Amino acid sequence: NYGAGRPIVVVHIAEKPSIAQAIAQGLNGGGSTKSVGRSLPTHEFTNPPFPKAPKASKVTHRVSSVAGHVFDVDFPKEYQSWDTIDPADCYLRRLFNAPLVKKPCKGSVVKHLQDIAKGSDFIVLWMDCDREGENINFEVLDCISGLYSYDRVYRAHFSAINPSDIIKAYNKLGKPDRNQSLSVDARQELDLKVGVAFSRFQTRYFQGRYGDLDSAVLSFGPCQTPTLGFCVQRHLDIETFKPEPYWSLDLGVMNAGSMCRATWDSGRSFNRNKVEEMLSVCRNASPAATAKVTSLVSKEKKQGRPLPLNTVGLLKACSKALGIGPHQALNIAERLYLSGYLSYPRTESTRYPSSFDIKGTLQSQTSDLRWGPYVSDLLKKGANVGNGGVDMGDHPPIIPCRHARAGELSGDSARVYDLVARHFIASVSEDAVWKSTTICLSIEELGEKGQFTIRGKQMVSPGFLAIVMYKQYGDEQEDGAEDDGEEEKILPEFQVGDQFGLTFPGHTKSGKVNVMPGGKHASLDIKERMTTPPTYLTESELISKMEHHGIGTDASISTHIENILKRNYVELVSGRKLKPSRLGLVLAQGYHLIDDSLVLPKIRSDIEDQCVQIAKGLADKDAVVKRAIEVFSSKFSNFTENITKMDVLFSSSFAQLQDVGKPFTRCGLTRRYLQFITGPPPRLYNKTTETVYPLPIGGEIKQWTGRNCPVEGCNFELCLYSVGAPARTFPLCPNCFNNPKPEWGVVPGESAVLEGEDSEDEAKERKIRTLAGKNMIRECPHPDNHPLIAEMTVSPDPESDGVLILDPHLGPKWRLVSTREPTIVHLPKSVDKVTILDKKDEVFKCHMMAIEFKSGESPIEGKTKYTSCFANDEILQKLVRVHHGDDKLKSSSHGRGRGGRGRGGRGRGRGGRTWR
DNA sequence: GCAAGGTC
Repeated sequence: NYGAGRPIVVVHIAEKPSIAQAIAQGLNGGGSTKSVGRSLPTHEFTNPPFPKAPKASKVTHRVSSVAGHVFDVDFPKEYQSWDTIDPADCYLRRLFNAPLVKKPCKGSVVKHLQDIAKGSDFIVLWMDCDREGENINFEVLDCISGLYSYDRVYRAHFSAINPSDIIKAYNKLGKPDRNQSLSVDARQELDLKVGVAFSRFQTRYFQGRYGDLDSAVLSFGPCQTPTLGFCVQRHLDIETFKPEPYWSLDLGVMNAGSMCRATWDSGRSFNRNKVEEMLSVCRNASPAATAKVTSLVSKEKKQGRPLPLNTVGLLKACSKALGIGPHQALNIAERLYLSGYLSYPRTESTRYPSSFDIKGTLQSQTSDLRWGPYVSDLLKKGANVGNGGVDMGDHPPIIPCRHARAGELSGDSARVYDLVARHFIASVSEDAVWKSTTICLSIEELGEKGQFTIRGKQMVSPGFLAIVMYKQYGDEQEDGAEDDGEEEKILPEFQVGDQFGLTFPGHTKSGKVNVMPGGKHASLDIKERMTTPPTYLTESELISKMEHHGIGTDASISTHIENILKRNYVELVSGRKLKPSRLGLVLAQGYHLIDDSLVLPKIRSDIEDQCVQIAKGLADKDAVVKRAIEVFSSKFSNFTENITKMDVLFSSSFAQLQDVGKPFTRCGLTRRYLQFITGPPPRLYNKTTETVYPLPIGGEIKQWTGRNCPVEGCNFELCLYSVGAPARTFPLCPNCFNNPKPEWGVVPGESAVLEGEDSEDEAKERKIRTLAGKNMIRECPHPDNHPLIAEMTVSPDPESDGVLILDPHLGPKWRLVSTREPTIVHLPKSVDKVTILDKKDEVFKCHMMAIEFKSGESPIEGKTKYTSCFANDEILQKLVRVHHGDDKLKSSSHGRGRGGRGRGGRGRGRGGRTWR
């Protein structure tokens, strides 16, 4: 009865824009919808109410979406340090009991949701029907809580996005499922805590010991590590493989002038004597031995058309048939989807839904020069849908949505489109039909060991094989068995009872050829071969293994493979095979020595099993997480306590830190030279104190002999750091870069209690203690205490009594420098360009600058540009000098030169700056 | 700089 007398407004939120569009069309009966300008596409329309809302005169629908998850989970600030990995310190162990914070993945989505939900009566959530989707439902509700009571929130369950299914789902709304959502929270927490604790520990531990690890981070994760494990296991299978000789009987049958190879039904024997004995039995037989045809079977066999393509199928086919890796393949498919050529590329389904319009989809391909005629012909005969495959209810299989003419797409995009289009056509084509012939021969003298077979096949009707160009069908043959292939093999005429006189090695020369009537004869010989080791895993095999063990999802499998490549754990070798590197081997072997379970796929399936229990409502989330955390936390302790076992492996594969570096710059404490380790990651090492000083990643570090850090009590010799293009150079103190991390006072809400601290007061005290040691504590001068300027690292500026700052990460492009007081402005990473304006701020009477952000990365809603000002012209001077070089100073109309040290316009009499 | 999972 709600809304009687006035239109009611229903807001629909989907998981992604494409679904929102489909929902709008479905609900509006195909009528046009108005797209409203918002950060994510929003469709609006008003139509008569559905039967379930009889008293409302009209219903206005507003359909929009998020783009995947709205929030990311992470540790709070005080748990972000990489500096303390000493197990005795317990810093990393505390991670397991740390609180987690959720922060928006993309800032604008939260506001978008609030905007769109404002003033509406009901909300309907249309996320994908899986656990992640259910979790996103609650993320959306978190954004708009306060606007709705729970009884006005509904969840649509749909298994296809065609209009009829959408109407059906809308007329049968349910409620969001809290348990499924909680199961995702649990997974997120476990993945994060386990991954981060292990990654930080092993990264720091081994980088503090070895100089040539060749990876900036030694990451660990419940998906990537088992993925590496598969590659390493195969390597071990290869290494431990002992080739063995084996023997088999080889029968070559000469019939009607053509030679047919018959395979020995017994396969092979590892006993040479036995096989030789068989041969001599035949050789010495009297009357002479023959091979006799005992049966001849000829029948038509179908080779089934391929199943519709899901993500995993696409990735495997791209790797095998096109030589395009999974990561790139998914990227290309994603782009083709966004430009409308392909349907949604992340799906598990291998069966077209019953509502799927095969004819229409085929129709759109009839004009194609390459396969148009075939498709027209197929339409006349009628398309075929298979009975196989599974409709997982997520998204339909991947199909071409829009025809791309030959030449319309280029490069790998064209090749991927071609593959998908042909595969789709093949999947609704007729099966291929072969006439297969099996001829059994027998050599009586050998009894049951005397059976041989000749196989032939001849194509009767090519069916789908006329349209697929690639040998992409049939799964991997893991034992290296020969592929049956798609080639024809036509046999001469045989009859049951045909006899072939046997000849043996040497017989031909001695004239003892035993030819039967019709010239029928056969040669019997022994073949010696060696067993061959398996090969490295191909991408395609690895994907199959991951899928089989539940490692990753359709959308993430490619990322995990990319991860282990990126970290230099494996390398891609010819044939798209993945070969473990020294680093990958040592890591995986090390896990095996300390705790097998860290590298086995079970680590993932255990987490998964726990989550399923939560999702089904059979287990309490908090209890499950608590228990799992205890398990992993103790595994972590065990790992850190036994790390020397792994270290033994590292020490035989990698060079000790002191052996790789070159003397570079002097330590302020010992006056000895620090060794420069090129890395990655680059760092300095003091052999005497065994201290590692990490350097910024990216850019270039140079010597700057003879200049010491002016910070009191530091005295480290400075280096020069160049970064960016065109390169800008900064002085860098290796010590200050790593030690002081000035902060803008205590950020509100940041007094989380660590393990072992009884109260918030204690936590606050710790915080203050920590801050007191830093050399630059002051409040952020901006009234909003802008959070973007919170984190930075300083280095003294040797040319003034001020400092300059350097981000410990790749670094923001732009940093401002104080000349006198420790006033620092740190611009966010997303800054693209800074322009000094000839305009003064009204309040602070200082120059303003325009800051432009990289597209979509502005922290200010909807803006790419905004201005900031300085209370002190000196700061501006320094900015110009550092970033543009001194020559630019002259062109700066408001420049006062280096000597100008007058106070700026601020009442407080200190340098400062603000955000506008 | 660290996980895995969504996705524009």
